[in-house]
Amino acid sequence: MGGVRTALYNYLYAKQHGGDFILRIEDTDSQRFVPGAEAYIIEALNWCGIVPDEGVDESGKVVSEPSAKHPHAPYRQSERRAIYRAYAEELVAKGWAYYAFDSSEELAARRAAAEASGQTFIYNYETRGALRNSLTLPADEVERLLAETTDWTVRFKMPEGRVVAMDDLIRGHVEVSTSTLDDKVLWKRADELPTYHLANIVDDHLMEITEVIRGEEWLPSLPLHYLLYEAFGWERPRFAHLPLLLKPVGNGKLSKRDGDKMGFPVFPLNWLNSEGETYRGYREDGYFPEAFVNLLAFLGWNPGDEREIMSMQELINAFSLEHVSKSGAKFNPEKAKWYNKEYLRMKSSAELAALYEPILKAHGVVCDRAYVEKVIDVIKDRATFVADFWTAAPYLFVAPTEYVEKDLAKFGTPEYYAMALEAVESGADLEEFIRSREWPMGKVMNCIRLALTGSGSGLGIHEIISCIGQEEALRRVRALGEKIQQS
RNA sequence: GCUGGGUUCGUAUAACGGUUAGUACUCAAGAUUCUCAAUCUUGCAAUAGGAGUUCGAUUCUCCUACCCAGUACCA
Repeated sequence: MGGVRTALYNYLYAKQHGGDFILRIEDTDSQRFVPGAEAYIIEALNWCGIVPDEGVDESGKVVSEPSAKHPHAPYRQSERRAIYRAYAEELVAKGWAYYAFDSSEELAARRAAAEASGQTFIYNYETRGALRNSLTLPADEVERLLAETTDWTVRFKMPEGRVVAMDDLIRGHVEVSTSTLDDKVLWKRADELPTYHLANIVDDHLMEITEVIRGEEWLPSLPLHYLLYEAFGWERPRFAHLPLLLKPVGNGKLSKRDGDKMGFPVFPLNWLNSEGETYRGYREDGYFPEAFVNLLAFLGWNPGDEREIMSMQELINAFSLEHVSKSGAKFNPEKAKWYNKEYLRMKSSAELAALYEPILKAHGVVCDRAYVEKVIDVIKDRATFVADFWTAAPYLFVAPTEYVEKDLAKFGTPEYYAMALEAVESGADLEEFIRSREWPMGKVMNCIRLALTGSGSGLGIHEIISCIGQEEALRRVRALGEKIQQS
């Protein structure tokens, strides 16, 4: 959800300003490669109607070869390996970075040692002079290690005592002292891949990105990114850091497991992870993509007026970073359902019938489209999802086979039954008929409802009979009679 | 711990120095009805605390509290 919302805001911003929305796959962590994730992202965006202008071709594949429509290809960072090394070397040559030969084990040991004495180990201006890198080792030794070993990295040489003044489109002016920052790894010899920081800056520059709208978790690394643009001498894009999506109850950000615990999806589409666990998706849960997009847009943003139901086009027109809130938004599953209900109501019966038919088929019901539409007209207002059409009133398609015991005891008495039968047999207006006889309206009507639906609550009698017909209604009433006689 | 960010009804938010602090979801009550929903009406409910600036602070400044993020050869 969080990822889709970020993509949505980027998309809305781009479209509003006549820009292009580019999809780039940031897969520089070979350890964390997840099969199927890329196709999933594209399918999910596509379902939401967030279609990239660049990066993905008509068949839904990430583009690898540059073309007129996709001039910045390849769009997968793992296919851009060759690009990054030169930029990393450029930074070393300019004195903004250096080679580091400390092994992960060595660094882990230092962190552990520092932690044991209640301190935190930071690779920075204070410690790099005592570590194994091109700043401390003799030149010939550096040359040798560079040539003969493969586990070295290029680290950013974070300056000491500088204040980086930044502007965020959502948070305003932010200042950070570089002395609190560390020497981040930019490039790894082991897999010849950059880390996020280098790859992101290089690609944003190469792909002519003008606005970076991303999650708040990136705010702490914004100074590094500013410095990286400065080091390269590139014009930097504008930045906006979005508030996080929080758990509906308790503290903390929304996590994958919260959905299962609290009964709502956190994924746009069903997701099956490598451990074989399935996470529910909004699509499979029956949400309309328009509703999903709408509710996502309002998680941390509002149009400044009192509109709440907005189409993608309306969102594009109204979106503004100034109206994005600074604080995290607790997700409210109830409101999410409300959105879907609103969208369901706006849809035509024909449209809904097409969506309902597969469900009917699964229940073994075969009937014509006109009847399905008629039924939908009657039950539309009591549904949140298309699937509710069935659970709300299966009796519009199949006769009840059993009766709710409590209601049977209350309304299924021989006395009320006799009245119900007479009323329905008359074929006259039921209310008028019952009133003219001065019979108890509620009891007799509920007895009829019991016969028709199997329970004492549900749709109006008129509505039910207008669907199933007088003949079927009479048949069901007589079936109830048999049931009463048996017991 | 350190660094940064945040804090208006239960939730999402409006009010960008002057309002009886608005709206939506949820919840409650009433109306309606053959029941249940739906619908309509009404109601409950908030500026974290403390200093300051100001004629006047939800809004600006500072302090405290709490929440969140970052602190990886992850993104």
